[in-house]
Amino acid sequence: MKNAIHIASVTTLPNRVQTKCATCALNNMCLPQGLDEAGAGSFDRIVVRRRRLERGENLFSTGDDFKNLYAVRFGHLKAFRINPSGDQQVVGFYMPGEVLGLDAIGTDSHHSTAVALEDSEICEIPFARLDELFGELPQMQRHFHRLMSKEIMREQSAMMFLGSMMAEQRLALFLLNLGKSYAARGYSATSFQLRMSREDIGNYLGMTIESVSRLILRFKEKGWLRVANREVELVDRASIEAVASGMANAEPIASRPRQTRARAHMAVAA
Amino acid sequence: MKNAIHIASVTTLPNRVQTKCATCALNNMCLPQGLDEAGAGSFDRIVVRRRRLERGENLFSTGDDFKNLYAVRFGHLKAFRINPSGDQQVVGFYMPGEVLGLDAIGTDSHHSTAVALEDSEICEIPFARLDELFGELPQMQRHFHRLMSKEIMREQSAMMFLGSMMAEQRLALFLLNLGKSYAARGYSATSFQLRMSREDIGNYLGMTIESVSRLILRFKEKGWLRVANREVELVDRASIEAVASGMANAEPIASRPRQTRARAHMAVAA
DNA sequence: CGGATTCTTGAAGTCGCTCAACGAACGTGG
DNA sequence: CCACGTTCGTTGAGCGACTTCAAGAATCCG
Repeated sequence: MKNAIHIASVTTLPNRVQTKCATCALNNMCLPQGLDEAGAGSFDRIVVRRRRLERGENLFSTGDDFKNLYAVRFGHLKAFRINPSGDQQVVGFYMPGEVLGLDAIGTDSHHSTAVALEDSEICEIPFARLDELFGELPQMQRHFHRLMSKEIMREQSAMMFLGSMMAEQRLALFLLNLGKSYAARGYSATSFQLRMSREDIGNYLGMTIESVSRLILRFKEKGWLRVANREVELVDRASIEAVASGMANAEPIASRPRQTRARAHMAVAA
Repeated sequence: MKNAIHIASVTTLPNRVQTKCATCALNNMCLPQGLDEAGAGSFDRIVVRRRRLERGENLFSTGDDFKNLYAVRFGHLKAFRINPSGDQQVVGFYMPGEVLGLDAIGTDSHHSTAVALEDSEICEIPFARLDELFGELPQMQRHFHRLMSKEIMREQSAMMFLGSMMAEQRLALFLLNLGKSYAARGYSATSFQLRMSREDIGNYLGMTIESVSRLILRFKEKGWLRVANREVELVDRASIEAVASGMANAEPIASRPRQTRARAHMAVAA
């Protein structure tokens, strides 16, 4: 039994569209990417409102009717599903400029729950209206397809590390990917704050919170990173990358430091 | 080191468009789903050719330029990625009526490799043309969005079992899902042939081939299914479903039959 | 029929989990 | 500001679920 599902009413602020997409710092990675001025105007008109979420508040829940897509304006969210045993499985973290809800288009209802990891603000995009807009703005449509496609790729990558990588590799990859995402947003790729709990990280990576803790400790002891609570600094990216790519033989979590086994069991393909 | 990547030139038959989508048995689950006659005609014109693949032949490979989507006409394919260590990770199996290549739209190049599990035939759909068609056929566009969305859901489900389910549950779920897919195509949900090797199953499910073998043996011993090579019959679906949903406490693979532990560690959420 | 691949079965080993206890950070209110 | 409970994170010991390693048995296929 992991976290109980946090159910909270959504705080809806007055529809203060005080900022337009055209002037949003994220417009080059968000949905209206690549639109001309007229297009951006059309798009602005359908984004009816921006919503503020408190930490722990749900943006949407499993079973909700699908009406909107949501773009993160600031803050961080996670999406999770409940597996048949009732356990939670985190299926993704979302940061500013990213779009949530794409998985609900297929069935007109949400199959995952999205919750704010910190106080956040999101832009609500009525999908029916967006759909109409595609006819007018083929470039936006194309971008939308790319967006969905990338979401598929992202999930495939997750399958990859869940299915065929050691815990150490998974964590290394996770940290590097986080860094890349921040870099793409103009922040440091090596120094950032984890917005999610160890529990969420572990859940996402298919391991326990204890394993996360121990792995972080080991990375720290090796001098690869510095950590203070949720503040992380990747000091030795090369080594972390080596582990992530399996170049360095990954070590198990409960390493008995005395005997250095020559591990060869997951041989590298030709 | 898993399977080496099978590189083979693609056998291109003369463009015999001997069958139109309108008369295809799969048209209600494939891309042109829900099109009227005129729409189906337009669509038919852009599906330039049908291609035959021999077992083991690649439809596309990692790194290939993205030009087409592919719909399975008959046969079965698998898609896999190579993880940073060089190992293969199967990210999906595809049966008639399903569409491959959606993950390549985002970057204009394929990040996975698709290979035929048996002699198969696929319909090649030039994406640029399809894109143009969306303007004319908004219903098709909508269906396409649903298709991509479902692919995201499918991957999320995979993450779920890879990340938070026991081996026994994963296999049970896999078999049930296969059955459902066949049922949706008018075949038996309980009696079918596995088109993929144990190795592929294990890889997809994040376990070894030996574990797959042992689990199948156990299901057989419990009388839940009958197996002869790749021929499977789900005899006791209720029990398999109970295991898949975690209702029955899943048993470990190397079960010591003498001591029946009362497992309570993965408690069911409220 | 051979030879190669695929699958099964057994025994031993290990990666990461469970269980448990402690410590640190964070709010909240006094 | 400091007690206070609560959530979150760390650390240790033991063990369990699955893997690895190693043969052997079927099955496929030319």
